[in-house]
Parts: sequence; structure tokens; C-alpha cells
Amino acid sequence: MKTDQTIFLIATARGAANDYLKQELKNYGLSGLAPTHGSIIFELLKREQMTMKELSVAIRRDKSTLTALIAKLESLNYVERFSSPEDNRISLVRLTEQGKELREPFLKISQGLVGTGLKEISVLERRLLNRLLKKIIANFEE
Amino acid sequence: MKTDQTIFLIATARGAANDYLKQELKNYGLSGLAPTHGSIIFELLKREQMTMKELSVAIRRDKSTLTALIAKLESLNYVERFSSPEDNRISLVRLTEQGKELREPFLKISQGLVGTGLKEISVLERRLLNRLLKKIIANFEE
DNA sequence: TGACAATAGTTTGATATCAAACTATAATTA
DNA sequence: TAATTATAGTTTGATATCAAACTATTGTCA
Repeated sequence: MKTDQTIFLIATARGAANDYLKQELKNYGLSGLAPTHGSIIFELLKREQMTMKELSVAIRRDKSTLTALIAKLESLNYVERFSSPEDNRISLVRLTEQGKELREPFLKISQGLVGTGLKEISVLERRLLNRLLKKIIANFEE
Repeated sequence: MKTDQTIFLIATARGAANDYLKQELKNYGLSGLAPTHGSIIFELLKREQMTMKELSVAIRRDKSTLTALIAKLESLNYVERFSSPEDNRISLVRLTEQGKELREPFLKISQGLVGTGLKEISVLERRLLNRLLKKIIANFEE
């Protein structure tokens, strides 16, 4: 049946969004940054400081992948790391001053992403989409 | 606005589906195969023979990635390559006998994927989902 | 027809990614 | 409190992935 292609379409849409992001990061002179790095910056623009674990969950990447990604962002002076005073196992990550300057370009990129991808899709349709996507995610998490 | 999280949800759903597939491939003793290899097999179960280019488009991966993926599938004796009689630039790919034996497990994995991910989502909702996802894909392709 | 452009694949180099093994610290429990 | 278990991160090794440069073949057009 034709309704089966949904998962395939989800993967395709994700790929298209990723390609778009890659291109935009380049357009904004942020080459060297992959979409995943962007996700991390994006989280830190919302949360101020986060543990590696929290970031790992938020962007859905293995913890070891996080280690590598943060190392890169650190080397580019976008983020800095410091260990938690309460628990020495935990290392916290936050944006540097230079990292905070990414707020504006990132907002624009984000708006462009949504504006482009969801063009001519009504708010009602978006809500419906979100509800169904959340359902699918929950189905897999079981 | 909250409707903006759609793209993020799409990426998350794709990640969840990918994790599911990875696990299932392992469960079926097909370790060593990544979901992408699965996509190639899946295409070849439908199309009999395809060019590298066609596969590249179908699974949305760079042509150089295809070279590597097919090389692996070839080394595992699941596919074989031969060049087109009409055009010597083109190399065609098809399943070997051993590759064709993947039909049954792949059908099961595919059914499991759809059954799990789309559980409790009606046909009507699936159609709607498909329509909106196609719209999003088209939006990015412009 | 001969030069130039287009197309199909491969090679190379760099990087994101995961899994598994490991280190270090904190929490639990006997 | 000593031993065990759990948790947070890192290291290591393997692989999927892309981009750019390259080879080889076909198509175009002056």
C-alpha cells in the first residue's frame, strides 16, 4: 500500500532540510560547521549551559560523537567547557562571547529553514504534522 | 511559534527510524549492513537493475558514497556490477542469487518498520502526512 | 570531423558517526 | 566503610559520507 512510504518520505525530507542547512551555513561564512554543530549552538542559545549528556540527548547523537563535536566547537572558540562544582564527572558547556555572536545569523538561518520548508503549509497543517510526527517518534521509542 | 519545530521533529523521527532499522538488521543477522545498504537492496528488489546514478538519486546519497556502498555489497556477494552495452560510462547493478534471498527478511523488516512507526495512525492521517511531507520536500528542492 | 562540453563513475582526503572498551567519579548497599 | 554498581565522558577503531579533483566515455556544434 501507498501509505507505507511515509517513513521514506520522512527520511527524504530530513535529507533535503539537511542539504539546505549545509548550504546556508556556507552562505553565512560558517563553513567548517556541519548542521549538527548548528544544533548544538542552537541548544546553547536556549539553555545557557548544558552537560554533554544533555546535549547528546537533545541532538540525538552518541556521547562519543558529542566529545568530537564539542572539541571542534571549542577549537573554533565558539564554546567552552568547565566541570561541574557539585559533580566532577559532569562537564558543562556554554557559549563563548564569540559563540554568542552566532545568535543573529542562526536566527536568520532558522527562519529561512522554516520559511522555506514549510512554505504554503498552514498553521493547522503544521500542528497536525507535529502531532503525527510526535506519535511516530513515540512509537519508535517504545 | 511552536509550529516551527516541525523540521526538528522530522529529523528526530528519521533518527528514530534509523535506529530501529539498525537494530533490526542486527536482529536478522545482517550485521555489517547499515540502513543505507538496506535502501539499496530494497531498490534493487523493486527494479531488477539500476545504474549507479539512479541508485544515487533514489537513496539520496552522493555518487562517490554509492561507489563505496556498492563495493561493500559486492564484497559481501549481495550485488554484482556490469557495464551497459550501449554506454560504456554506465555501470549497472543487480542482485546476485544470494542478494535475492534477502527479499523475505527485508519484507519483514520493512513491515516491522511501518507497523511500528505508524502504529495507531489511520490511513487518512498517513495520506495527509505523505502529502505534507511531499510538499516540504518540494519546497526544499526549488 | 575535431574541439569542447556534458555525463558517469572513481579516487582521495577530510570528517561525522557509532560501538565498545576504558577511566574517573559518585551512589548504593551489604 | 569497603565493595559493588551506576553514571559521565573520553579514547580507539571502523565506517558512512561528502566535496573536489580526476578519468573515461558520449554528445554537441561550429
